[in-house]
Amino acid sequence: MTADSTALAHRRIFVTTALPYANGKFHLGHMMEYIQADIWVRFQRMQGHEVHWVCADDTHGAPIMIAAEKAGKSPQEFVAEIAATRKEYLDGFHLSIDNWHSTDSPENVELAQDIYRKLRDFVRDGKPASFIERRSVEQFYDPVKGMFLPDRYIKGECPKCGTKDQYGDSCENCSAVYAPTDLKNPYSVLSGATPEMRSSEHFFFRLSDPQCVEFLREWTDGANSFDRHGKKRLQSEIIAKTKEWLGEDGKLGDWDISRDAPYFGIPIPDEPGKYFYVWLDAPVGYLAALKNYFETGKAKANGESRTFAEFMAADDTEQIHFIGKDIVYFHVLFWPAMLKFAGYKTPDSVNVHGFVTVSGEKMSKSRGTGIDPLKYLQLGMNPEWMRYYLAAKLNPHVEDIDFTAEDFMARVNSDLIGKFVNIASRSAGFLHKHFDGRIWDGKLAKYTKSVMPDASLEIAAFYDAREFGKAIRRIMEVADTVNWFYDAGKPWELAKKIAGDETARDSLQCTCSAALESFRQLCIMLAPALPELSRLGFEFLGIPHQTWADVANTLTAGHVIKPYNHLMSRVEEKQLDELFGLLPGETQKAAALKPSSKGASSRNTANKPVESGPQANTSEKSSEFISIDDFTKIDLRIAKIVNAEHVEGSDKLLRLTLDVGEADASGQPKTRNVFSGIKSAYAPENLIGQFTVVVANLAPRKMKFGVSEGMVLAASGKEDDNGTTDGNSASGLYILNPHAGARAGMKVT
RNA sequence: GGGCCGUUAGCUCAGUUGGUUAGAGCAGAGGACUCAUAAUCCUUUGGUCAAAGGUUCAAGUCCUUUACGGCCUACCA
Repeated sequence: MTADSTALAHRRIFVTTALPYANGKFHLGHMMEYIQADIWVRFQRMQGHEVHWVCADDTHGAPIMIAAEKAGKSPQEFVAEIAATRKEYLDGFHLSIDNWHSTDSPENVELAQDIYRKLRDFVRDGKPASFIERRSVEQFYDPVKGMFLPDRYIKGECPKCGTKDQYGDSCENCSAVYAPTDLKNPYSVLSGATPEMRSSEHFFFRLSDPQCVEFLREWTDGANSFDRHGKKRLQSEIIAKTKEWLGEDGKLGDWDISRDAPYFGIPIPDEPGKYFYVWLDAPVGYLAALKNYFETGKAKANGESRTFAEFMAADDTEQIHFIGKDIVYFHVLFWPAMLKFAGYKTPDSVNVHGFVTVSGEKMSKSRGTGIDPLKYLQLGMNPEWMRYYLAAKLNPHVEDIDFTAEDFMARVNSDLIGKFVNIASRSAGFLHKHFDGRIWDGKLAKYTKSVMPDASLEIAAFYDAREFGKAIRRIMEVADTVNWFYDAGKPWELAKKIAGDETARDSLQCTCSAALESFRQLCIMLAPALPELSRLGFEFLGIPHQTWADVANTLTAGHVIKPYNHLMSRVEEKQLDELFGLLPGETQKAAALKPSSKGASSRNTANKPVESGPQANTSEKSSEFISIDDFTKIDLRIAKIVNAEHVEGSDKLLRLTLDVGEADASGQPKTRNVFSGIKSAYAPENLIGQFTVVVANLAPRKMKFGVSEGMVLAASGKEDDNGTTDGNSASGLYILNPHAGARAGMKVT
C-alpha cells in the first residue's frame, strides 16, 4: 500500500537534518544522520517527488561567544571558519543537501522574532493570553565583563577548607557543598573580577499552559498524532518518552528562553539587552535555511516556483525532521508547541536515530575510539563504502549502530564487490569480445523477468519506511539470484563453441545481456544508498540517469555498452589500520581489557582450532573468573573513620571523613570525603574512630551533596523493592571492620 | 534506586497478530568452476533463541523474576 500510494501521489517534502553546533568539526555521528536522510531523500526524488533538504550551522550561544573571544575572533569570524570546513565533508560523502545556511542570518532573525511576537501577543477567545511570561531571576554578574555568568564560569575558594579554584557548587577537595554565593573570594573565570549577585528579568515560554500540554498530548499520541499518510508521526519509543514528560503528574516546566546581553544571539523584540536563548532560534534555523533557499533562487532552480510563504502555507507541504536521540525533548515538545501557537505549520514527522558506536563503545576522542570522517576521505577510502555499510545497518528505530572494522570490510567486499559489481565485471567481457558490446536483440525484458524476481515494490516500501537494512538485504538477495543464473548459463563454456554454433552464440549474448539488464535494475535500486556507484554503472551501460520507474524498462536491443572499467575497489585492511591508526596504543588497550572484543589478530588465532569442543568450553568457563590482574586493579585500603555526620537534606547518606594514610604535597595528612548510604543502619557517632575498608581508586563521583572520593565496603542482605522485609533476617547493612591492629592506609589484598 | 530499551549460530543481524523440524549474510569445512578485483556456484558444520519460573493444546514471540549491556534519571558508591 505504501509503495503504491507514494508512487501515485506527488509529494512535496521539506526535509531537515539537525543543525550542528558550530564549535567543532563533523564526526561520524553527523555523517550517519546525513547519510540516513540522504538515502531517504534520494529515494523520494527517484520516485518523482519534490524534496527540499536544508540544513545550517547552529551558531549562537555563550560557548561559541566565549570560544571566539579566546581565539581572538569575533563570533561571526569564528563561526565562518567552522562553516568553511563543512563542504568538504558534505561533498565528500555525496550528500545532496539543497541549501546549507546559518542561524546567524537575517532570515532567522526575522522568523524567530516573528514567532516570538505571535506567542507574546497570543489571543484566546478575544482576550490576551500570552504564552510569554516575565520572571525575575537571580544570577551572578561579572561587572568587568558586564555580563551574567552561568555557574560554570564562576570559581572561588571553598568556604569550608579554603581550597582555591573551586566551582560554585561543590569543593573537589573536601566535598563541601554550597551555593555559588558561599564561595570565598569568588571570581569570574572570564575576567577574574569579583562577581556580584544581580537580579534580571527573564522571559519564559509557558509550556505548562494547559492548552499547550493538551496540544502536545494530542500531537504526540492523541488524535493528532498521525501524519497525512496515516502513520504515526513519532516512533513508538519516542511516544513512550513523551508520555513520561507529559504524564498526568509530570509537570512540564516553563522554558527560560531569554539571555542577557552580551550574548551572541538574536535580540528579543522590544526588550533591549535581551536575547533569545540559542535553543529557541536553532530550530527556527530550519525555516530560515529554507527561506534563504527560496530567496536565493535555488528552490526555483530545483523546480519549485512558488514563494517561501506560499510553499509553507500549502496544505500538501510535508515537513520532516531527522534528529538524534539526544535532542528529542527540543523537537517533540518545544518545537511543535512554538510553531503551533505562533500559527505555523507543525512537523509531519520527527525521525529519531541512535548514535554510532565503534566496536561497541561510545565514540570518544579521549579514548581514541572515534572515526574521523575527514581522515577517512583523505585516506582515499570510498565514501560509498561507508554509505553502504551504514545503510545495511540502519533501521527506523532509535537504536545505536555499531561500526566494526572487520564487519565493514567483509560486508563491503563481499556484497558490493563480490556480488554486485561482479555481475557487470564478469559479463561485460564476453559482450565486447564477441558482440562489439551489443545487447541481445531478443525478448530481453521477458527473459530477465525469469532471471530476477521483481522485488522493486517491496524494496521501495522498505526505503520509504526507512528500513534501509531490509532494503539492502533484499537487493543482495536479488544479486545472488543473478549470479546464480549466470553460473547456470555457463557463458564461459558457450564462448568456446560459438564458432560454428549459432545457438550457443545466441545463448551467450542472451545470458550476458540479461545479467547486465539485471545489473541495471540493481543499480537503480541501490542508487539511493550508492549514488556514485550507480552513476558509474549507468555510465558503463551507456544509459542516462535512471529514476525508480525505469526499473520497468529494459536495455534496448542492439544497445552498445561501454568497455568495462573497475567500478569500485575493495576495502583493504591496511586502510582500516590507518584509519584507526591515530591512537593505536589506546585502542589496543581497550581491546585487551575486553575479553569479548575481537581484534583481527585474536580472531585468527581463535580460528585455528587445535581442539574444538572441549577446548572452547573450558576457555568459556574461565571467563567466569577474573584474573589476579583484574583484582589488583582494585585498590582496597584500610580507612579510619575520623568523622561521620548526617548530611542535611539526605535520607540515606552519611558523610564520612576517612583517613586512608594519605598526605598532601606539604606532608600534611589528607583525608577523604566519602558519602555512604548507611544512614539507616548506623548512627554517625558510633562510627567515629572505627576502621573499615574502602575502595581507594574508585573514580570520584559528584553527588548532590558533594564529591565522593571512594566507596566504603558493606555487606547487605536482600532487600525488597520497597526496602525492608518483615521477618527477613537476611536484610540489613553491615560495614566491614578489620581485626584490631590494622592501620589506616594498609593495602587490602 | 526509579524509568525505558536490548540480550537469537564465531561475527553482523532477520524473525510478521504465539502455530508444524528457528532463518540470512559473512566467517569455518568439503567440493565444483575459471567469465570476473581469490570473485562465483553447490554441499555442509555451528543456536536448550541470556537464565529460571509461569500462562497456553502450542512461546524466540505473552507474563513474572534474575543476570548482563546500553541510555535517561536520582539523595547507592
